[in-house]
Amino acid sequence: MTTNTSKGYDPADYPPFAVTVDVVIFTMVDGALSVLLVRRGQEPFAGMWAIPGGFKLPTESLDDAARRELREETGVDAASLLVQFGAYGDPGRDPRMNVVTVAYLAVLRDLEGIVAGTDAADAQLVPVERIVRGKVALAFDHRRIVRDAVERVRRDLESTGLATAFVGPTFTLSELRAVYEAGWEVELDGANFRRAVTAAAGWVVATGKRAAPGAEGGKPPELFRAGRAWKHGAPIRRPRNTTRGGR
Amino acid sequence: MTTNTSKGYDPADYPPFAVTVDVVIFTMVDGALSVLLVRRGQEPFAGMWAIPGGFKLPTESLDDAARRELREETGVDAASLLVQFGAYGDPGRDPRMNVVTVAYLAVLRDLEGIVAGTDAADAQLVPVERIVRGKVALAFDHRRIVRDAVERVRRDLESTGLATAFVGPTFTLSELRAVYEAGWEVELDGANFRRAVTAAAGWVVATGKRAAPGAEGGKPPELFRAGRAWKHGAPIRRPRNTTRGGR
DNA sequence: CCAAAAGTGTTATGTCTACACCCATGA
DNA sequence: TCATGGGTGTAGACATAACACTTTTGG
Repeated sequence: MTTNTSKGYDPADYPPFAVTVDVVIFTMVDGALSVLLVRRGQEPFAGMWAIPGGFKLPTESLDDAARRELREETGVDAASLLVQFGAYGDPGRDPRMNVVTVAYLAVLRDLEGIVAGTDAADAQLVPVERIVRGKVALAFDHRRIVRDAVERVRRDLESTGLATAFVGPTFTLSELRAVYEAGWEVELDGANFRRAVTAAAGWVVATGKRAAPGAEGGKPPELFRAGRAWKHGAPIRRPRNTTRGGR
Repeated sequence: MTTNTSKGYDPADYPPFAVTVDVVIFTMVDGALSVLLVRRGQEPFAGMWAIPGGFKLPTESLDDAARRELREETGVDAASLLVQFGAYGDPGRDPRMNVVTVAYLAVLRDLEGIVAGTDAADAQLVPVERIVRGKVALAFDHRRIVRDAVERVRRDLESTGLATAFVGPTFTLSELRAVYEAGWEVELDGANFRRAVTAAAGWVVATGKRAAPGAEGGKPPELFRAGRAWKHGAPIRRPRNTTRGGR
């Protein structure tokens, strides 16, 4: 067994890397789980679509760097939304130099407005399904990173309160249910969903108000807000034995 | 919204980092979840205990680097055992230079023999509880890394077949149950455990053989081996409402 | 009035838990 | 034979899923 950790400290002893932070920003667009892509302005992969990212500075932590990227790209400053889910450092992933990137995901709402205020050629929201199936070519190994991020979102829907980040500060249970249905590609019974979510103490809190019904009528739904128990367990379990794409 | 990713490519544009890979190696010692520590031979933190790690080479992937570290420290060459669980890059985490480390965990058995063949001053197996509680001082931010690794192991016990990596190629259900009990700090009913584990198709396979009873008698227990369904779900669920340290 | 969506009630089915009880061994 | 751990059976508590039914709206 080697007993020292072979960390030499002459700068000539270790190979230098650039360290970047990439952020996969999720939002829901027309009931589809979608990701923010930006067009690259520089080589390599200039003109291609990519997830936002940038170099980590020596004076900031990885979390800070991710937060800075998120703020620069969307104007949203919220460290609590960021989840680190992987590091990527395959040789050649950047054709010009050694780059290790640390990947984060964030879930935002109302992104459509922010993107609409930009030149459509520079930023877009794309359904994850199009990225996963390769309909949109991404720079670097970003397709793989997005795939891993989607997997992480699916799992976090089941084990944390991530779903409430997709909806507004107040929301109907139908809206919340739609998040799970889109993320997991299943259909959930509205009655059972309501019971499961409201039974979990501290998950959602009724505001006493009601939203307006949709254009086709219906009973005005109750409005809820997220409770304090934001990441302390699962509000509902992911169904198994489900055929992808609904039943 | 910023629309380019600001990845300049003049080498002067980006700050250089060293990238290392650290591996938290778990094993079970006398029913206690334990971690392999090695004594550092070099500055900084020379003489202190640390988890094994080393520099990533530009020609290898992060996974390969972790695999190499594991092999160098233990002689075990098994990529499938390695799980990447975090990246750490706080400024000043290495007092001499900018280092970002990518952390892996691995679960091994029979480590006691390997450690015993080493100078006891150079390597030891320490119960995680002693590290988490700060009874053993570790170099760098390795205490935090170990804490995160323990959390990950606890969750992976519930969602993957990680537990079988702690036991031998064949094992009794009592041995397997002890892994969960140590990892989760709970007591599990033997009868219900057997049903849950054997009911999950493909999880464990009876070999038809039996182990010898312990020194105090008892029925000779059946020997099982791990099934093919190694990471496709949970064999048993972690109990809630449990007082830490038994009931 | 009808369609649509929200929300409540009910029941069958499945899973989990606790614990009684039998089995095979060492001392 | 007794103590010890392995292994099976089983009844009640609890959770889940399916779906009938009521409520409240827009057209």
